[in-house]
Amino acid sequence: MSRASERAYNNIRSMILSGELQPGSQIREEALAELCGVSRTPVRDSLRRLEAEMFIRRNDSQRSFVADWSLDDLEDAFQLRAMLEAHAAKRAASRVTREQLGQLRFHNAQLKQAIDMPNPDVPKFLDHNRHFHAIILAAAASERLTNMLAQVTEQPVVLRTARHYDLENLRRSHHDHDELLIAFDKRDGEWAAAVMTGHIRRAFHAYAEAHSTDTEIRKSNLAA
Amino acid sequence: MSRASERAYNNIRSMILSGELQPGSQIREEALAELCGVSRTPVRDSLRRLEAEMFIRRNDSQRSFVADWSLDDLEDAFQLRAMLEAHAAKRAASRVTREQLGQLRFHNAQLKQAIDMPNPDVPKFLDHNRHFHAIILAAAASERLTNMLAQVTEQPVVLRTARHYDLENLRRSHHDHDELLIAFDKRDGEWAAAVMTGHIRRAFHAYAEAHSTDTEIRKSNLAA
DNA sequence: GGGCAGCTTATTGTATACAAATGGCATTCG
DNA sequence: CGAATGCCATTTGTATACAATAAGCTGCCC
Repeated sequence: MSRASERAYNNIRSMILSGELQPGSQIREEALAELCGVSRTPVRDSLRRLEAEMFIRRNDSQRSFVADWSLDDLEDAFQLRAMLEAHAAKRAASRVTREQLGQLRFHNAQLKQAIDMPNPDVPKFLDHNRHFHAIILAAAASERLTNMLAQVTEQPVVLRTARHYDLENLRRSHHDHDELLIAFDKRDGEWAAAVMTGHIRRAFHAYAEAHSTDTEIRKSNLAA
Repeated sequence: MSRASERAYNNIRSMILSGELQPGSQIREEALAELCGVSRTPVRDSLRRLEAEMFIRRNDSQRSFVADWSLDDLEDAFQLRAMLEAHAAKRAASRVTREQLGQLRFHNAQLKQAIDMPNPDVPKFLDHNRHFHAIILAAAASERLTNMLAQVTEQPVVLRTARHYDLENLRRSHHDHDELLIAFDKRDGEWAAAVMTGHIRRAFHAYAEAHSTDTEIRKSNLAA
């Protein structure tokens, strides 16, 4: 995507993720255009994309609003994500290359290192975690699957609540990865899928908890 | 979506589905704009949507081409579709209302009627079939799931090859639907999912066969 | 006082003009 | 003869002006 359009997309998206644009609030194309320093044209492109990704909803008369996620929506998204990631793991088990296995091991080691210290480096953990999952997706070798997963990852609660992961959770995540690696090594797609399912379900419950506190915060902000 | 934009989308989409726009051929925004009788703006919107739905691909320099599906692509799409439809069936089993069950029975009866006659009415069959699946999707009650399924149904071979369904296949489809109805009646999500998986897999093999002959035809056309 | 009609304003949709980028071709130089 | 380079044509990206539509408000009528 070209410069202006990409800038608009990234700007708007991160404003939603960060909560700068409040869930439920209306957004006008021209206002966003000014915020992003571009014209309405690329903004409209971005809004269409974000609508497809369900970050934005439109009412019957085409006005746009920042999506407001209920806990049910979140569970719905995670249910789909669990299914799709498990599918990816299964496919990856029979396709992953030695090189990819090496990369997976590398990122898993780094990610362990990030939390195995007095001062855990959560952003570093998340970064290597992201790479880990991306490699599995690449190994799964399905463009459609990749596109679909992109639609259900990175829910709006993500950025605000990354720090809500407790250490115990992160350690368990790393453990899951270890087990995935063994399953891949044995080319056992069923096992890989099962581990992945649990992995994502755990993530869901962490997010769900964060989402509740998040919603509480928003409510009290409104009250204030 | 508004008039011009919607017209452009439907026009372009059906031109792809019908093969009027040949797979692999480049498409230019202005040419489509003229064909649809609108300006480039709504055409661009449509192209973005169709790209997301993978009817259109873009090369590195943003030029658009009609997607050319390999058999592998088709199988990939059907694998995802089977998974998602099975998931929908599972969810539907525990949520379907009595009214929806009634509608499902109605469409299934109509669909049977369409092929239980000397001159089978395939379009009628397909129409009720579509309704049948739509109701299940509605019963599943997941907007995301609905969106995702829309992305993997109606592959470009569909319209050209609908007639390739043989009667035996259609009868088996109807039988699957019967079984789904029983599973729903018993609220057995696992059963419903299993039946649905088989149902879609069978469809895949029918399409795959059609796709091969389709590809052959295209090749001989090129040669001629 | 409540609700509806019509106007006014806000917001999105579409067309068009222009800018930027890409690809192809021809010419030239090694 | 082949490869590289610069120019021209084609195509897409962006901005802006204008059209269409929906929302909100005012004032009137009941």
